[in-house]
Amino acid sequence: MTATEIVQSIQPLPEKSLQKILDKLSEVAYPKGHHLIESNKIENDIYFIKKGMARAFCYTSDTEVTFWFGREGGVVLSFNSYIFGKTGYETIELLENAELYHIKASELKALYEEDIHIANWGRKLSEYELVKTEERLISRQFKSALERYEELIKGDPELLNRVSLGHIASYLGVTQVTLSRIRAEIR
Amino acid sequence: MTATEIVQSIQPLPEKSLQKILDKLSEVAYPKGHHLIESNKIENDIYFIKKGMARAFCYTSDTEVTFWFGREGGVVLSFNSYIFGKTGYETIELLENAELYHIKASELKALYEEDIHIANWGRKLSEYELVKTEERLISRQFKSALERYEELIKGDPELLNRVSLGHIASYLGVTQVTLSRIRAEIR
DNA sequence: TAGCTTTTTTATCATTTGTTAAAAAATAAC
DNA sequence: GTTATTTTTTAACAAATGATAAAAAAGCTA
Repeated sequence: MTATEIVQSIQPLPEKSLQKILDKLSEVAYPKGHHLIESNKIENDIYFIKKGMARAFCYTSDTEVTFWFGREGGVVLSFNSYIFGKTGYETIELLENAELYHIKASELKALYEEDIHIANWGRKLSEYELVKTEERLISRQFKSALERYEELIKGDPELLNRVSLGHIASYLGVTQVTLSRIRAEIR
Repeated sequence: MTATEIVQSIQPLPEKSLQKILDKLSEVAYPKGHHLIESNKIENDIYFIKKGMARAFCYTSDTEVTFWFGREGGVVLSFNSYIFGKTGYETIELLENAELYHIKASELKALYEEDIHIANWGRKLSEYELVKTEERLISRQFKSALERYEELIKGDPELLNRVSLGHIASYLGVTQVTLSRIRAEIR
């Protein structure tokens, strides 16, 4: 995906406003396993995924818990850093070699203050993330692991080829063994 | 809480911009049990809670699942309606007789287009809701029901006096029987 | 392809949570 | 204050999930 496509997919912008954002974007590439965002740090980096797959996870006392997958067109940032300038709790790791567009949060925020179209674009950005986050919360709260598994795969059938079942099990909130049992039932 | 206090708590606004919002707000009151938001409807209403307690829940095949509690200063709306103009899945019910400030989503959106301060205020509104929603998701995903119970009560100790344990159990994602067992363990 | 590593499945047993029903406690109505 | 009604706790049993370990399958590398 091109930078323009990703930016416009959030909210179409007038040419001048679009250009202001594009001017601040730079293209970067990192290998599989690289951490775009580190937990317990204040992160000023925002990425848009041009190509590749990522996951966000938290460390708990004895394991990691995956709670987000990102793919082409997705936005990578720490909400706590972006919104409050605080340290975040998530680590965001690349699951494939990836190409990304990068912008500094501080630069984006400066644009919010000077351009109403970009301010509303930023509003849309967080609104969409909000709806997606709420959907995940509600799905988690009143659907069975089986239902959530089917929903997840339906939403992105490629996921099975790009992400290990261990990560998917963690995302669904069950052990890998339980996910195997679920998959065995479907067959 | 006054309307000004609630509006400014999201993001301080210049006098003129603040006044534009206040001009659109009206004060309303409804009794305990009233539904502010109805599921499967497109809702154009946004409320700020002046006084009272509310919960959001979804109907499942055989029961209701509570997934949000709101109190003084909280914002009441259907994200799906507000953001996409679609029908929402949640019903929002008053748990006490309540006083609220009301505004139409369409009026607020018109202000977003004409006033950059209000556009950024709207951005902050959804950003805060986003962080709160993500916190709930993460809390749900890697904390035990016991930990979440203690966290919830710590965050709002009054909750125990204002909300039935059945609703709290539903919010935590366990049955009321399990919540009773949890509470018995703490003692 | 053979051999090595990682991922996924299967099996067994222990633990947790759910279900149902009844008792106890707290609230509300008269 | 007494009686209903609702809410909360407790008990007993069933069902689902977790933990551990081993087997099978899939992916990598030379």
